[in-house]
Amino acid sequence: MAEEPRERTALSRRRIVQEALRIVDAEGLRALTMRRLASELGVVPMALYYHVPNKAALYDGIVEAVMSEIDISVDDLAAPFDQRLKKAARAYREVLVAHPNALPVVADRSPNTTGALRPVETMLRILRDGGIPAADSLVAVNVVAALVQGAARMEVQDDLGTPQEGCSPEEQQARVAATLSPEEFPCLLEAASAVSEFSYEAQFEFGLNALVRGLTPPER
Amino acid sequence: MAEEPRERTALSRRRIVQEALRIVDAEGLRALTMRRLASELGVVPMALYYHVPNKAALYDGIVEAVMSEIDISVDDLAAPFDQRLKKAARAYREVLVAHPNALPVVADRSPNTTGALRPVETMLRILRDGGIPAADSLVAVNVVAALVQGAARMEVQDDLGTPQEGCSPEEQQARVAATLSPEEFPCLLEAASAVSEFSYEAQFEFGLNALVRGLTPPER
DNA sequence: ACCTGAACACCGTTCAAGT
DNA sequence: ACCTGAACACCGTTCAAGT
Repeated sequence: MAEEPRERTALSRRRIVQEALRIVDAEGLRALTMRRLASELGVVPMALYYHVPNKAALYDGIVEAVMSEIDISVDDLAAPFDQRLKKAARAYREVLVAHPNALPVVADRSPNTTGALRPVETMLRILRDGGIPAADSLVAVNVVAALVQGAARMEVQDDLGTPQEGCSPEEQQARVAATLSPEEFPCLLEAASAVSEFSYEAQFEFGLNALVRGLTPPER
Repeated sequence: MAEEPRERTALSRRRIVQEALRIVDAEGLRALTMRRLASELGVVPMALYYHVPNKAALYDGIVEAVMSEIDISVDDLAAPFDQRLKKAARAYREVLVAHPNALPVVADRSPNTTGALRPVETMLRILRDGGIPAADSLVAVNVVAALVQGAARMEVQDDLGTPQEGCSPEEQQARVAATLSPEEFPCLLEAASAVSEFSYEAQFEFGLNALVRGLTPPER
C-alpha cells in the first residue's frame, strides 16, 4: 500500500491535448470543458493552467494534433504535379473525416504551430514544383484546404450548435427541404435529390478534379 | 407623462437578430451573450426566449441576415457562365468582409433558412446554366463558397479565440514566422514574404479564376 | 516545479408567475 | 400573447497557498 494505484502519470501539455481530442472525438466539442477535461485526467481544473495558458491554446493544440496525423510521406516527388496535389488533399481529407467533431476548430483557426504548418509546407512545395508563383501559392493552398474542409463538412455535418433537438442531421435537412417552395428553389431541390445518389467521396473527387485542373498552369 | 420615453418598440425575432448582428459587428462574437443582448434591448434575458428558442437559433438568424445582404440582382442571365459565377462569388465575398466578426458563424453553419438559401439557389442556377450536372452542383457551390470564405478569412483574420493577448494578428503571424526554421519551411517563408506585396483582392481573384476555369466544362 | 482550494464574475436555460 | 423573477447547473479564469 505504498502508493495509490491511481493513474498519476503526471500531467503534460501533450497528455492534456491528447485527452482533449479524445473527448471531442467521443462526445463532441461542447463536451470539452476545462473542468471536464481536468476530471477526466484525475486532477483539479486549475492544474491544467500550469501546462496550458488558456482554452484557446488548448484548441491550438487540438489543431496541431489533428494536422500532425496527416501522412506527409504520401508526397512522391517524382509524380506529376496534379497527382501529388490530389494525393495531399486526400490525405488531409482523411484525417478530417477521422475527427469530424474537431472540424470546426480546425477550420476556424489558421494553423499557428510548427506541427500544424508542416502539411502546409508540403502543399506549398508541391505548388512551387507545379509552377505556381510564390505570391499565389498561399491562396492556392487556402483554396485546396477550403475545398477539403467544405467537402468534409458536407460529409460529417455539424453536431455542434443545436445540441440535439430530437432530430438527426438528415432529418433536419429533409425538413428544411420540405419547407422550400419548388417555384423559388427549383435548382436546390433538384440538386438535393440528385446528390443523394452519389457518394460523398465521388463529390469530393469532382471538386478536387475541377480545382486541380484550374490550378494547373496551361501547358506551354 | 403618459408613457415612459423608453425605446419599447416591442420585441420581435427580427429586431433581436438585428441587434445581435450589430453587437457581433461592433465587438466580436464573444460579446454576444443572451444576457448582453437582452440588456441592449432594454429587456430581461428571458424575454428573448419567447421569440427565439435558443442561442443556436440566434446564430441561424445571423447567418440568414448576413446571407440576405448578398445582392442577388447581380446575376445577369445573358452573361456568359464564368462571368456570372465570378460575379456571384464576389458579391458573396463583399458581405463576408463587411461582417468579418460573423464569419466563423457563417462558415460553420450550413444555411438552414430560406433567406440564407436564396443565394445558394442563385449559384445553383448559374451552375446548371453552365452545364454542371445537378448531382455535382452542390459540391461545386460548396467549393465556391469555401473559396470565398477562405479568402475572406485570410483577409480579416480571426479575432475569435484568443481575445487579445497583447498582439495584433499581424504581429502574431510575424512571430510565428520568426520561429520557423528556414530549412524546414523554405516554401512557407518564401510565400509569406511574397504574399505581402499583393492585395488580398488580387489573391482572391487568382483563386477564383483558377476555380472557375476548372469548373467550366471543356468546350465541346 | 507542479498542483490545490476557494472564490469571482460570468454563462444558457427551465419553470412558475405575472399582466 | 408577451414579458418577468428567481433559481439551477454550469462555465473559464485569477489569486493565494500548499508541497
